[in-house]
Amino acid sequence: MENLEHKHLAVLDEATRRGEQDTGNMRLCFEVLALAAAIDRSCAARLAPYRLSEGKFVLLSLLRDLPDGLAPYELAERAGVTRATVTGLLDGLERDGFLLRHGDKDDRRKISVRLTSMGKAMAEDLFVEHSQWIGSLFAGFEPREREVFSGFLLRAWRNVEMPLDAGQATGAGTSP
Amino acid sequence: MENLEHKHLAVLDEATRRGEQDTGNMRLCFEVLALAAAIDRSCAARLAPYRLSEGKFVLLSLLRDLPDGLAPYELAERAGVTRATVTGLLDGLERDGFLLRHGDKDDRRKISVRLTSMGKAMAEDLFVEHSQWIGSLFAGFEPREREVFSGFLLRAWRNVEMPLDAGQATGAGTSP
DNA sequence: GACTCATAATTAGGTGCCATACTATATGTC
DNA sequence: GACATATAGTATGGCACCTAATTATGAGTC
Repeated sequence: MENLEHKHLAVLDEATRRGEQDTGNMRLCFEVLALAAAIDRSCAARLAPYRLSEGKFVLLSLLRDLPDGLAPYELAERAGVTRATVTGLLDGLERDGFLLRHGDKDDRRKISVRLTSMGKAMAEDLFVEHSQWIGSLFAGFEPREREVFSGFLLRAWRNVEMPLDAGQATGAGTSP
Repeated sequence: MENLEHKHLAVLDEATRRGEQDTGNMRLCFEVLALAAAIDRSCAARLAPYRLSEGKFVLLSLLRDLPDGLAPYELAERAGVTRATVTGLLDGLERDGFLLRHGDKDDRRKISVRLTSMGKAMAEDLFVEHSQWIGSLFAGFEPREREVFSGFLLRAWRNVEMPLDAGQATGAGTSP
């Protein structure tokens, strides 16, 4: 019960109270969400002292080892966010001295984002540290267990991304 | 590779490129995060037509079957968010006609939040539909598989919430 | 060169979360 | 009654995401 979020407990309690079937499935779903939320909170706590969010960290990672930098639209594509979001993140990273925007010599619409020395050092140190931390979250799993776990995640992911037709456990087969 | 987010792919590629051990653990972590993100997006898509977010839906769920309503601080506790957050969510829900704020007859600091008829109908319909949808995400899992899956999630959750001391795969044992 | 269409980056406004501070009120003590 | 402390709800500002619109520029056609 410890690895559930308050809000999910409330929903789960209510489903249980009304004699809902399949609270086991709901609970499993909430456990996945609770784990992801816990990872996000821990990640934020680890990055906060460096004045970084996960989104900013991703941009720093993308810019490492690229002396010519990247354009904001390329950063947006690789990070999977909109160009508007990248503009905001770059504002903060530039303000804090991690990178600079440079005009493109051929195309005045374009800019090239490059890390500063401080940005490079930060990106390097944090990449190593962050990677190790991420890896540590799943320490203690045997290769076979990881394989089974990953298979479960993929199956669930497919249920989310590609819900089946009427043969599924939903009522009216509603879609987004 | 399909059930990973762009940003995680970038980090994973980089870790692979530099001959990192344990990319299997990182990948597993990113798969959990990708599944949670997919669930969140699908949830948002399902609630959007009703002008609801997940946070608002949780408040509606909490207020169901409570003719006397709840105070905002109680909603905050049960939903696991701050009172400031609840104020904002209630603003939107009141604006859209789902609920009303009522002054407390004894304590002028307090208000009691109660659903309107429309809010009650919405909460009832959505609760059933949403519960079924959540349950459907883990359809097809045998009880034994769910048990194993849940065990994996709990183990990983413990790694996040209660990291071990030096015997862990992290470098300098940094803490938040 | 004028015009149309496309692209790059930014701006504006919205949302949901947060922390902090503020205002109003309640409670307890003297 | 004055005062100190605590509580309830809100206001303010920040952040990271979004969509849509705007501005500036580039490319292609005539």
